[in-house]
Parts: sequence; structure tokens; C-alpha cells
Amino acid sequence: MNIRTLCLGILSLQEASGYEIKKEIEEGVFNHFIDASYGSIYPALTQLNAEGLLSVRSEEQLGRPDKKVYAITEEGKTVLAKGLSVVPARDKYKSEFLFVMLLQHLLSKQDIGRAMGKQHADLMEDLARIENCNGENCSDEMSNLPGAAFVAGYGRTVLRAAADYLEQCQPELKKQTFKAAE
Amino acid sequence: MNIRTLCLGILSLQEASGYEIKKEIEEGVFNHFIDASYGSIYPALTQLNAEGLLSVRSEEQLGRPDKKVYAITEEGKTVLAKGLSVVPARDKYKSEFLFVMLLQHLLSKQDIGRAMGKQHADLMEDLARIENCNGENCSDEMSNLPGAAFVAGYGRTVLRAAADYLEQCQPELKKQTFKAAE
DNA sequence: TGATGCATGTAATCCGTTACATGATTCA
DNA sequence: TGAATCATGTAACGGATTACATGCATCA
Repeated sequence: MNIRTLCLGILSLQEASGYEIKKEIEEGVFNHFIDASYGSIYPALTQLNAEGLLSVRSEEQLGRPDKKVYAITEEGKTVLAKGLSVVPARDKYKSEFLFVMLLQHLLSKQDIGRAMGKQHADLMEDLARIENCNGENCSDEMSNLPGAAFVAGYGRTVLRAAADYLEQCQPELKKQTFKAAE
Repeated sequence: MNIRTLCLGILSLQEASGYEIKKEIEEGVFNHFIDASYGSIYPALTQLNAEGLLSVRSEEQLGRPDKKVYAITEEGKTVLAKGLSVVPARDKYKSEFLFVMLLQHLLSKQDIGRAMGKQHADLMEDLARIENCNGENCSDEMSNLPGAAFVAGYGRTVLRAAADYLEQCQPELKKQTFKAAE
């Protein structure tokens, strides 16, 4: 799957501008398993629109570039449905943290502690974002989705398991709610 | 971190050819959090050697290209240590599965079931690989490492949590040891 | 006999990120 | 006053994958 399907998917829930799509990805449920930058979103939107899978409407703004609000077309919905029914590719997970920990015998205790703290803080951050999405902050179209609870549950489970494991290995981590990173 | 550090890291444990490095990544503990293809490994090795971070030795083979066995140099060790002590980048996790599940209202029950089955099978595969690494199959240099137990434990914990979650949502999965994928 | 494993490498290509360019408004 | 937010877009660059090219040995 690519950014194209991602944009189509988000726009199937609510119309939005490129800027808003990025924000949704950064702050919403998506965050921990998807990322995308302006450099990929804007061109994708332009292309999708050219192909007739999206329609655009320009909203004038004061002292800002026009806001281009995109909406999915019927044709877009068809293409999206087709894209989603393909068996999803295997999850991709890359972790420098685990690589470093595997070679921990080459590091000082300080370095290891720092890496553990950073990893723990990252996990807590993701966890917090998921919890926030039930409350305010997130768009209703997203959180009211039948799939939203499942996805949030999956993320919560996995992240919590990882955090627990780290805390078990290094109990001091439990107290550090704030970032030990940098 | 990049493939360069990865190669340096593996070669700090045992000398190996490009082919063997690939195999180690595919079949070893690394598998679930790192991947690399020949197209990136071979050029990296050539470059690292040119920079004096590795040394090479050619082993003649019958009816095959010479096997080039690389070993890390003292300079390479220094560079590796420096590379590892940098605070690791945040884990990257991408999941088409979760995206599809978020939009499950657009899919048939068959498609959802297939996606769940595939995800579960993938998790079990990764889990099995981790368990195998304690037994035969894997190089001792890897599994005897002080960090190996930690990394295996982390992977086991996270993957098991994910699999449990799926089984809880869809109990039929427990019986399917074999692949329901495709 | 045909797939799989051993073994190395290159070139084309893809997909995406980073940095750059622009600029007003609002909040601290 | 300076940072952050809103807002869109392009160009350069990076990093890796895929496919291609080659070819013997072994196993089923």
C-alpha cells in the first residue's frame, strides 16, 4: 500500500486539505503505524485529483494560500475498495534500539541506560496518543469508526507489553514519566 | 543507523561474506526488526572495505564465484562503537494491516478474516524464528551474546501480546497453526 | 528435469524524506 | 520579538528494493 491509498482512505471518512491529512496522521490513531510527509502527500493529492479519484474545492483564506479541500469521488471509492481488499503486506518493523541492545557489550552502562530511557519514553508517548484519541483532540469521524476500537486496542496491547518488558528489566523506568531522552 | 553500521555490527561478531550476512539477517534474531537486500549489502561491503573499516580474504570455490570473507578492522571497531553510542532513532513501524482494519467497514467479512489470518500467521512465524534461535539453526556468536536474551525476550513479549490480542478477538485463530494466508 | 541453494554484483527504478521558498497571523 | 500554526508546493537527494545477469551443484 502507498500514500495514494492512505489519502483515499482518510478522505473516505471526511474531506480535508493536505495540511489536515498530515495533521490527522501525526496526531491521530494512525501515528504509530503510518507516517507521511508533505513532500509525498501534496503530489499524491494532485495526481489523484488529475485521475478523477478526488475532487477539489478552493476555500479562500485571509493572507494565506487558498485552502484546497479534497473530497473522494465515486470512482475514488471504487479504487479504494479494490486497494483495501488486497491481502495487506507484512508489517514492517525497524528498530535501531534492538540492534544496539543486541550489541550492548560494546557500550557503556550510561549509553545503555539512555537507550532504554529513550525507548521507554517513545512507547509512553505513543500510548498517550492512543488514549487521547478517545477524548477530545481527535476527529469524530475517526474515533467513531467500527475499526477504531480494534486498532486502538491492538496498539495499546503491543505498546503496553513492550513498556512492561522494559520496566521489568529496569524498574527505575516506572518512575520516569518525563523524558529521560536526548 | 544504516546498513553500514549493521554490517559492521554483524562482522564484529564473526567474519562473513555478503551472502552469509543476508542469511543471518533473514534467519536470525535480526529478522523481525531489520531487513536488507543484496542490492544494499554488497555495495556497503565494498565501500566499507575501501575505507579500511573491513578487510577481505578470497576463498576459492569450485564452480562458483570466489567467496569474499570480510572481517572488521580495528578502525572499523572504533567507527562501530561511535555509531552505536549515538542515541538510537525512534522505532519505525508500518502496518497496512492496521490501516485496513481501521477501514474494515468497507470490507467483506471474508476479507477481514483473511487479513486477520495473515497477520496471525506472520506473527507466529516471527515467534517461531525467535524460539529456533536458541536451538540449532543460529550462529553461536549471535545467541551467546549478552544482549541476545534481552532482544529475544523483547520480541517474544511484543509478538505474543499481538497474537493474544488477535486470538481474543477471533478465537478460531488459536487452532490455525498453519497458514490461512494468500 | 526443474527448483533451490550457493555466490556476487550492477543498473534501473521507486518511494519517500529533507530542505527550500513564501508569508500572514496569533500567542507568549 | 520570536516561535508556532496555518498553508501549499517543488527540487534535490537518499536509501533501499527489484530485476537483471551468470552459473554450477545438489536434491527431489
